[in-house]
Amino acid sequence: MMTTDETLYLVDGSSYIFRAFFALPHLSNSRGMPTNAVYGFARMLLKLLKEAKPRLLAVVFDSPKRTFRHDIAESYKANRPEASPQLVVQIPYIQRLVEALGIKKLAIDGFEADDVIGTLARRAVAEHLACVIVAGDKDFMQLVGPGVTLWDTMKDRRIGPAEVRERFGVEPGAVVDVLALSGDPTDNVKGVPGVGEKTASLLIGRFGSLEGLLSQLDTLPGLEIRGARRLAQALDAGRAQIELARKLVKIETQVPLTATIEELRRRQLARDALTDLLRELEFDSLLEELAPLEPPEPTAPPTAARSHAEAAAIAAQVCDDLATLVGQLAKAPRLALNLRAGTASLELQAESGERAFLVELGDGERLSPLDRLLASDAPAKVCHDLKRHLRELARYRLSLGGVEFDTMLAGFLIDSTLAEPSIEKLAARFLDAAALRCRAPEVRTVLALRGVLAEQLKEDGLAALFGEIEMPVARVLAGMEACGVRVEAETLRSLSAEFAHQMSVLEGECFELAGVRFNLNSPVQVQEVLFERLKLPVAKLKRRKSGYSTDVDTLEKLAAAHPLPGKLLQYRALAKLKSTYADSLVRLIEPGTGRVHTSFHQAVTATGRLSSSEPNLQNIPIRTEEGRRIRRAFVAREGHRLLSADYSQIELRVLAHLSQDATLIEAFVRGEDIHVRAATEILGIRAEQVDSAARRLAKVVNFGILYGMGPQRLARELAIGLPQARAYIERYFERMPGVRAYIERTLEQGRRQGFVATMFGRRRYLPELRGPAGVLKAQAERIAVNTPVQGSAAELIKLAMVRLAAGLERRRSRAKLVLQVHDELLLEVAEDEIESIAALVRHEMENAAPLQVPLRVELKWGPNWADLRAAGAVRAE
DNA sequence: CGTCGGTCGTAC
DNA sequence: GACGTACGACCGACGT
Repeated sequence: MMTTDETLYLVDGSSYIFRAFFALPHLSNSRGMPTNAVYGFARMLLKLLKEAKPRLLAVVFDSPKRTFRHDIAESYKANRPEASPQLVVQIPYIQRLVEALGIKKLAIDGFEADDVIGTLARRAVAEHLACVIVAGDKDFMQLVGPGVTLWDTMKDRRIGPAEVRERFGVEPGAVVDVLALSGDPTDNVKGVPGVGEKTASLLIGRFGSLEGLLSQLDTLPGLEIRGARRLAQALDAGRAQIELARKLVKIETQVPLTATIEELRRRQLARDALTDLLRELEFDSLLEELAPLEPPEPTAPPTAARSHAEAAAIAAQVCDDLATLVGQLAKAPRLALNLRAGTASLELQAESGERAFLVELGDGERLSPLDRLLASDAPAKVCHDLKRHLRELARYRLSLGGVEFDTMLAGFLIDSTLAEPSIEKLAARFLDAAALRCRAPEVRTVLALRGVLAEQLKEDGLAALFGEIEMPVARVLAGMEACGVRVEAETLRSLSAEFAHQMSVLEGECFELAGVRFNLNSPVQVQEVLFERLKLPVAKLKRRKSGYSTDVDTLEKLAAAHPLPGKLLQYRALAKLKSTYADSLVRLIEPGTGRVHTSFHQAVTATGRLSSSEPNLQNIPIRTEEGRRIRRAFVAREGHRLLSADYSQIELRVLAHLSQDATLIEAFVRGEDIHVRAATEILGIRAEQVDSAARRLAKVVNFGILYGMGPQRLARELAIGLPQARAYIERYFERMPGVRAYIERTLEQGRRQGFVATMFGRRRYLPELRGPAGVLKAQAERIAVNTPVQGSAAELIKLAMVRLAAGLERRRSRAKLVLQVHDELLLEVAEDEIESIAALVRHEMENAAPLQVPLRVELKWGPNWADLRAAGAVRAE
């Protein structure tokens, strides 16, 4: 009798043969027979047998004969080259292998493997079995549904309805429609020209199905889709083609099959046949691995989840008696924990304890003893990536207190070339081979790493930076990510539509001017049009590997010669706003809450700045009016305001502090406008004589110093002569000799020690400083000067964030930190709190650390991130 | 058919 | 030869 927890595994044999053949390098036995495809296939089966221990299993092959699809369309798969003889000779061996392993193989005349698999999958569901299709082809996504999932063993990716929705933006049932529209070039199935997977997903997602789309084509031009009118035309013209494509891509689920599912039960190994076969192939290593793999006993009970956990081969003991476990662990002085990514299970290991334990998270009630253990300050906790732990545990309503050590943050502080280092990476670098017991649970490694890394932090003088800044800031960031920021989807959608319209107008104008249609987004095609077709002057233009550049600078120069470059610039600006900001951002808005939750990364940048991704909220436009319209979509929730606090000139203040330059310090202490002051020094004029051009010049020089700008660049930036630029830089250093001395000191130190350091001791190793003069060394020197400045500024704002978060908690304020943009903090504050919170923010930011110069903060607030009014006189605290 | 380098552009 | 730190969209070449 069949039970409901049985799972039928169906392997797409034919495609695995091809994938193995192409993926693996040439391999042959001593008689010269190629064996790479057999080897790859065997590896796949081995993985399957070991990890899933399937009892019901079939390997399905394509029919060698014509299939019904060839009858529908002669062109079907007509693009496929004749199979290589190198591959063909291997096929019989693969079949023998499958046989010898006691696995049923199937091939049905007139049908492809897909159809047989589809039919069996449907049948399995009807018989209350689960079904896993072992394949990598996206076509199978149409079969996903209750009880049916995909498993791509080569990428070790499992695909359920959620993954299908993510990939195609439609329900699995509608995947066929998407494929019919976009076509499938590998099978020579033509879709609608100009419609790729993206457009097809978008259309089907919008209209629900092909029928829906084709019956409402007239409504298409009204939607915010680029080239909607042309698209509607193409779809209308392609109706017959779409119908045909649909028949070709749809997997048949009614193949006449005589085999029953029970016949797919795995049989005993044919030992002798297997041994002979592997000897002939000379796969000795496989012989050892495959031989013990008898089919599992029919009574073996493992559920899918449990067998998967076991497959992870971890020596942690799965623990159900939480109360006892917690009682035991609570006595330990130190406790390491490690959330296994994506499995909702937590490894725990007491420092004193022998073994690790594994707790399956999930149901809330049961976890309460664990919650107390995790929340309490004792025992001290160790983990790898505190922010991730805080956020994931919060999803199970678990809090985490008393965390003294994050191995990821420590590893990164010790060596910033290890961006977001994995446990494995750190172990390889910091633990000796004896301590590296393979297959030990990661939590053990984390515990071992703590000791070594803590020692190294102390030795490098990084303990305070780690304990007082990096550890606490991780917790602040977790709170910010969880809170998110509200973004109005409607605003972005209407902006997107408006940009699309303007772009299509510009596109038409560009085609007109060029006399040819081309892809405005393609630098290569733009290049052809500008320099070959229109023969615009190329003298003194930037060159790229692929020819002449088409970047902003170049197009601006060319704008004098022809109207096209100007139009292109306008188009580019809109395309950037639409794709990167409007369209991408809107997809990341949480549907229920209207909020966007970025990820902040604390262990990525070489200087110690934060970074932000998915989406990056640290590069939202601000400079142009069109850009500010994007920013306007970032709003405060009902009854609240966004409060923005900007450090004024923080990097130049840090430079003043580090360099101790008397002039810079004096200017900041007196509260002068630093660019005006620089202008008076460089140009030798009085402050009253500094006009806007003079100030702008000085501003460029000021920033240039921070980045190690050379005279060439300055000359280009300011459109002045090279000697003039040299003179300005020379004058700057003459008037601010402390800066020059500081730069020289820093380089000398860098050469001597092999690294430069920030105010709080963060190191950046720059071996190139000792190398031969050249491009690399020059670049290292610029980095050496910039890093202490940029990095120290990053430390100051992190410190302010930690203090501010503590201050908000102390006051029991509802105000939330929502974003950090390097020198700006953005908070969401209830209207009635705004003045008092503004004062707190100012206090914590301006007093982050005592420097030789005052730190100043500009406060603004408003309903959105674009329309902010300067606060009146908000006094600190 | 995905991956990845190249190019471009946004922020501080 | 290029001004520091990031992230990400798009294109097109590459070997799948």
